[in-house]
Amino acid sequence: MRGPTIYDVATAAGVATSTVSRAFSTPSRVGAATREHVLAVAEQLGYRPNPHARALLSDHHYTVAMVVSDITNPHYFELIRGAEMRAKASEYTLVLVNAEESAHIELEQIQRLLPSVDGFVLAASRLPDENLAHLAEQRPVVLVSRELPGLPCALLDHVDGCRQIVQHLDSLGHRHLVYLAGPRSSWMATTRWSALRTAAEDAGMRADRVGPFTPKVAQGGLAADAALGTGATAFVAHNDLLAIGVLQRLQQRSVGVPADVSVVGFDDIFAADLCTPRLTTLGGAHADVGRAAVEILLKAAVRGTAGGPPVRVVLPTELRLRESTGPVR
Amino acid sequence: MRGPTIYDVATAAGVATSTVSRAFSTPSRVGAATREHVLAVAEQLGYRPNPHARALLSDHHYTVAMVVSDITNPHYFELIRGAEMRAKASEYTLVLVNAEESAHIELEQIQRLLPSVDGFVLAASRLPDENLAHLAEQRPVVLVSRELPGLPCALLDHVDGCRQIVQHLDSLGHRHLVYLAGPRSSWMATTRWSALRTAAEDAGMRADRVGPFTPKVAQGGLAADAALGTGATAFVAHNDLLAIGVLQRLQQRSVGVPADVSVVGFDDIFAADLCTPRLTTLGGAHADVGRAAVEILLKAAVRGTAGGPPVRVVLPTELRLRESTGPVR
DNA sequence: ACAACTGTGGCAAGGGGTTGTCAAAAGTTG
DNA sequence: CAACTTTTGACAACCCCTTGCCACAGTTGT
Repeated sequence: MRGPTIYDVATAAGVATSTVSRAFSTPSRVGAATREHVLAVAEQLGYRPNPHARALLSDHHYTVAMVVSDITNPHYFELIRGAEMRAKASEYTLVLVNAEESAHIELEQIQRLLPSVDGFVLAASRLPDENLAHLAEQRPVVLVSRELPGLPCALLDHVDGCRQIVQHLDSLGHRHLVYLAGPRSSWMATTRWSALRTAAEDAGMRADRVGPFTPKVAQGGLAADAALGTGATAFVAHNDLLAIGVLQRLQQRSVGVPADVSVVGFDDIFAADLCTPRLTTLGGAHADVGRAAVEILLKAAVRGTAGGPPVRVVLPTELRLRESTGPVR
Repeated sequence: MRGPTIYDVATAAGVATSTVSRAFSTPSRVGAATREHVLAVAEQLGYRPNPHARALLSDHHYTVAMVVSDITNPHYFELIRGAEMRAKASEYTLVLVNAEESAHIELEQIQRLLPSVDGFVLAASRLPDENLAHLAEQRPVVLVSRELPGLPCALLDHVDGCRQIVQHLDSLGHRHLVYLAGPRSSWMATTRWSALRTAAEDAGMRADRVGPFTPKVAQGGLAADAALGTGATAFVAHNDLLAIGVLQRLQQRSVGVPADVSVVGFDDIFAADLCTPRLTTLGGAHADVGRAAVEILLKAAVRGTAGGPPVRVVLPTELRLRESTGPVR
C-alpha cells in the first residue's frame, strides 16, 4: 500500500512538484500563501515524504545502528534503552543488531547496514582495531565500553571504579583479590584487569587473575572453583552475571559470603539487588552512556567527519555497597 | 562516503547496467560466462546494491519494526532477542521502538516508519482496536500479547496458565485470591483477570481484583497494601516486576511469604529466580514468541495480505514453582 | 538456403524526491 | 511608462536500481 506522492500533492494544489518539495524543505523559496496552500493540501491528502527517495539523493537516512556484543546480557538493556530514547528524541530510527559474541557476525552485519544507516554505535565491539579504523573511514562510529585512539567513545570510568573496589576491599582488610576475567577479545576485560592490578599494587595488595570466562551465570561455577584455588579472600567478577553464578556455586560449596570470601561484580544489573546475598557491584548510569553515544553520533553525522579531536565521554561509576562484601575473616 | 554503483560495475565489466542488475537478481536472463565475469568485477570493486534504490522500486525493505509498550520491562528482552535472531536469520533488519506506555507515541512512531518497513510486530500494543485494524490495511501486522479478530498474533497461553495458577493455589488450600491488575489499556490485564476469575469460579474460589497498577517494582507497595485489604491469602500480580515490589513491601510490613500470603507473578524474568523468597511465576518461552511473531510477519510480507485466516500461534506456559507460594495458613 | 526460434544483452522509462537554472510575473524606481 | 530588480514557479537532470520491450546473433528444422 503506497501513500500519496509529491505528484499527487502538486496536482491537487495546482503547482509543480518542485514547489511542493520546496514548500517543505526551503520555505524561503516559496510564497507564503502558496506554501500554506501546499501544506494544507498535503496534510489533507495524508502525504508523507518517502524516506528512501530522500536517502537516495542525500545519503542521509535518519537511522543509526546499535551493535551489541551479546543481547542476552541484561546490562545492555539500559544501554539500548538510553540509545533508543535519544534517537527517538531526534526523530532517528534505531536499528538493533546482536553480534552474538562473534566478530565475524558483527562485521557482516555492519557491512550489510553500511549503505543504509548514518552511523554505528558499537557496544563492546569484538572487532580488531584495523576493522574499526577502516569502518570509521566510511561512516561515523562511536564506541561504547571500548577505546581506540582517533575514535569517539562513551564509557564508564572503570579505572576509577576499580580503584574504588580495591579501596573498599582494602578497608575491609582484604590483602589478596582475584579477578575472574571476561572474554579474551573483550577490551573491557583487559582494562579492568590492568586497572585492578595497578590499584592493588598501590594498596600493596596481591592481585591474581583466573579465566577467561564467558560472562554468564552458567560459567559462575567454573569461575568460583578456579578463584577458590587461588586462596584469595576477595573475588572480583567480570560482570554481575558471572558474579551471581559465583554466588550460587559458593553457596553450593558452603563457602560463606561474605563470611569466607567477598564477591564484587560490575554493571549493577537489576538482579544484583535481589540475589542472596545482595551483590556489591560497580554501577553507573548505563542509560546515559547509551544516550551519550547516540548524541555524539548524531553530531558527527551532521557535521561530517570533520571537527577537532574525537569526543570522549567518560561517566562516573559508583560502587553500590551491599551484602556480598564484608570484613576479611 | 558512497560506494560503487551499478554503473561503475557495468563500465568496468564492459556491459550494460541492466546486465549487471540481472546478473544479481535474474541469473537465468544472463549468460553464465557474462554472469561470472560481472560477479567477479562487482566483488573486486566491493559493490553492494543500494537498498534504498531497491526499496523505491519494490516497496520491499527487508526491515521489520518491533514496537514494545515499555522497553524498561526486562520481560521484553527475551522477546526482542527472539525477534532479532529470527529477523537476522532471514537477513532482515530489526528496528526497535519504545512506545513508553503511550498510545500516542506508539501511533506516531508507527506512522513514521510506515513507508520504510515491511511490517510491524506490536508487543502489548496500547492502541485501540480501530487503529490496529486501520494499520493492518496498510502493512502486515502481528500482535504479541494481544488479540484482535482478523489479525495474526503470537502469545503465551495465559488462559491455561491462569488455570494452572488457580489449580496450584487450590491444591495448597487457598480459597480466596486477589489479582493485582495491570494498566487499564492492557489487553493482557483484561485477559488474565477474566481467565483467573473463570478458573477461580470453577474451583469454587473467591477472586477479587485491585488496581490498576503500572506494573513496575515501585508500584508494588501500593499494590501490596491494596491486596492486603481484601483479606485474600493468595496474591496474583500482573507481572514479576510488580510481584517483586509486592514481596519487598510485604517483608517491610512483616507479612510472611509464603507463611501468611502466597504471591504469584507472570513472565518468569531472570530476577524471579533470585529474589527472596524466590518467586513462583508463570513462565513461557518468550524468545520463541518473538521468533514466531517475526516469522509470521515475514511470511505475510512475502505472500501479501492474502492467504486464509490469520495465523494464531499460542505457545504453552508453565508454572515455575518456587518459594513464594505455600499452603494456606 | 531460408524461416522460425531461442537465448542474450541493451535501451529507456520509472520509482519519489531534490535542486540548479531560467523564464515569467510582480514590484520598484526615476 | 520604460527600465530594472526581485519573487515565484516550472523544467529537467540526477540519485541507483529494476524491468518491459526490442534487436541481434546463433541454432535448429525443413
